[in-house]
Amino acid sequence: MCSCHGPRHRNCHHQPGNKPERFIQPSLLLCLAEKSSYGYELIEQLGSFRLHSGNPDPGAVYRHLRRLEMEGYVESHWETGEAGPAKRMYTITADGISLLKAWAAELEERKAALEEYLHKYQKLTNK
Amino acid sequence: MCSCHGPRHRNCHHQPGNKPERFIQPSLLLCLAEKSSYGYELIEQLGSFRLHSGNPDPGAVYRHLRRLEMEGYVESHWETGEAGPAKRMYTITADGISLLKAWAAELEERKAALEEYLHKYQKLTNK
DNA sequence: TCATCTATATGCTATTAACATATAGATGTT
DNA sequence: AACATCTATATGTTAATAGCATATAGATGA
Repeated sequence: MCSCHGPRHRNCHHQPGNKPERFIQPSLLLCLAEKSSYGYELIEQLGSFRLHSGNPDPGAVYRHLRRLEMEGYVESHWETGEAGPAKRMYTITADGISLLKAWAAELEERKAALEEYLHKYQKLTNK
Repeated sequence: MCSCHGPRHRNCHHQPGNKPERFIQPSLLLCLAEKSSYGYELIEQLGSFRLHSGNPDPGAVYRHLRRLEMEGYVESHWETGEAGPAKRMYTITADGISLLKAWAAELEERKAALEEYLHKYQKLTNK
C-alpha cells in the first residue's frame, strides 16, 4: 500500500514499476553521437528506448539539452530552412563523446550490480 | 564540467559515477527475506552489495525500514537480550515477499534496458 | 477562421539521496 | 570514577530531479 495520494502521484516512485528515469542524459548523448538532432525528434527517439517507458517529459529533455550545452557537451544552432517551426539543432562535442563513454562504463557497472542482486534473489528462491 | 559547487556537491548527481542509489528498498527486502535483521546490521550488509558503493546512509536505511513497516512489508520488535544497546529486529511479511518479487521483475527489466542501451553504444563504437 | 501539429520553454511540487547532527546505552581503558 | 569509543536508532535540512502543468508561437490543413 502506497502512502501517496492525489493527482501528483499517478506514478508513485515507491513501487518497483514506477521508476524514476535517470537516463535522459546518457540517452541524449547516445542519440547525438549517432547524428545531430533536435529536441522534438530526440523525444521520439528516447521514447523507443527500453530505458524510457514511453516518451520522456518534453520539459525534462529540453532542460537537459540546454544544460548539456551550458556545460560544453553539445553545441546548438537554429535551423530555419525546413518545414515547420525553427528547430534548435544539437551536435555533440568531443567532451560530449568522453561523457558518453563514461556513461557507458557506469551503466555497464550498474548492469553488473543488478546481475549480482538478481543472482542473490535466484539463490534465495531456489532454496 | 559540472555546474555544482560547495560542500553539498562532493557527490554531484550529474556525472555518471555519482549515482543516486535507488536500491535501498529492494536490498533491504532481499536481506530480510534471507533472515530477520536490524538496521545497524543491514547497513553493513547493504555495503557489500555492488548496488551500493560503500555503506549506505544510515538515516536513509532507518527511514526506509520505518516506512516499510508502516506499509506492512516488514514487522519489528525490540530485542534487548543481547550485548550492546537494544536492536529493533525486522522480519519480512508475506506482502514484503510479494514486493520483493515485484522488485526482482522490475530490476530484471532494467537490466534488459541497460543491455539494450549498451548494445546500441557498442554498435556505434564499432562503426 | 480555426483547429491541429510541430517545436521550444518555464513554473511548480513531491520525492529522495546526501549530509549533518542528536540521543543513549554498553563496553573498555586509565 | 571519569572518559572515550562502539553500537544502535533517529531526525532535521538541503540540493537535485522526475513529473506534471502550462505558455508561446510558427506552420499546416480543413
